[in-house]
Amino acid sequence: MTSRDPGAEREHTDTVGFKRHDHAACVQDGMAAAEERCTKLGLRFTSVRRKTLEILLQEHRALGAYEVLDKLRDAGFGSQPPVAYRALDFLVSNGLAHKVEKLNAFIACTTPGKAHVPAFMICRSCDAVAEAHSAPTRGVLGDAAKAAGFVIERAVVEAEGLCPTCVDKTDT
Amino acid sequence: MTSRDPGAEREHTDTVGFKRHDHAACVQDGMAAAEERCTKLGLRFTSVRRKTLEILLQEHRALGAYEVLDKLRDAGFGSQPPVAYRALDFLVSNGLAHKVEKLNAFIACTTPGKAHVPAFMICRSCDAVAEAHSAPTRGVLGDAAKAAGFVIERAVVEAEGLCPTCVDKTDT
DNA sequence: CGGCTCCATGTGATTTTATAACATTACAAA
DNA sequence: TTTGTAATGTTATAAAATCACATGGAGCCG
Repeated sequence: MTSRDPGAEREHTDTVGFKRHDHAACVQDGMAAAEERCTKLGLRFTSVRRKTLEILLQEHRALGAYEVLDKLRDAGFGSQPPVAYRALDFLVSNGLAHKVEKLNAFIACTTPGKAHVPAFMICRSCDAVAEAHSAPTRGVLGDAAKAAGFVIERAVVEAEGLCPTCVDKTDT
Repeated sequence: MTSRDPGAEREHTDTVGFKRHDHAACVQDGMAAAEERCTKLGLRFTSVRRKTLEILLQEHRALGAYEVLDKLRDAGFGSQPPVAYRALDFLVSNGLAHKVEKLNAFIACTTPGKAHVPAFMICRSCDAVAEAHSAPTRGVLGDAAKAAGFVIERAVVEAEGLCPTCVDKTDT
């Protein structure tokens, strides 16, 4: 558990709604979950990988690979693209982060450990991204796939629009 | 109506299942629908745009912008990237084509005219892409968005897997 | 310990995808 | 015909991603 400091709260939002929350705890919990998962699976959670996840966890928005790379360089790691891409690939492959295709950018997974099909809600105004879960094998797409005889292995579900905060700003 | 020549059939597949079909008719019908739509909306369906759509309609798979550009150049149009990107933007903006984010590539719309959220089924083995329709405001994602207060404006739904033809090849 | 192997990291160069900026041309309305 | 706007063309550059190859470090085997 983390000591919750109200003064440290950010305006960031989380899947569990685009709500205010204790972001420091959010980062720490994310790192802890990742540690645990890597240990369990026998994965090497090296320092670049660790730092990369930490960078992603810092914000609830998707970061481009080069944005991540900049921060990695600042932290003393290599400065060439593969450094970032490899770490990101590791995180994505092992369910610790996702790629948001629409943005060509990456974001930490909010529920590592559980197999899931992430569904993102991307705010076009403030760039906040929240992760929900989808079930592409059900619903309209699932039916279409079944009818066509298509076997779904992976899926990308991304919605673009306005988060609650930005809707309010606009409506008013 | 087009004269249907059985001998001209290809192994291409269509949304309406990944099925064999009269592809020549498929292209012609697509062009005709586009003409009609542009006339109705007062859009300028110029020759680059026309040719670009024709190129996309040729295949039921997504083509990269540079692939399209090559074909445009061969057809006597400009050879610089903006030529292709602008024509593609026009088609996408006006519902005549879609961008497949997962592939950074473009594909002709199979149901222009109807407002819809396309849902793609991408075969990882033969690259065929079929378009179905989704309803992101319903189902799990819709519920999550509603609960979070997120307003969905656009959505990307893309499933990757194996088309019926490739499933058969594999199973056997 | 020494050596081996495997994977991770670092770096330079390159490829692929996409846009910026600006000149020129075609079109359509006044 | 003039005039404004939209479309096209070209050069240049930016942004995203990968290739190829050298180096380094952790774990294992003897």
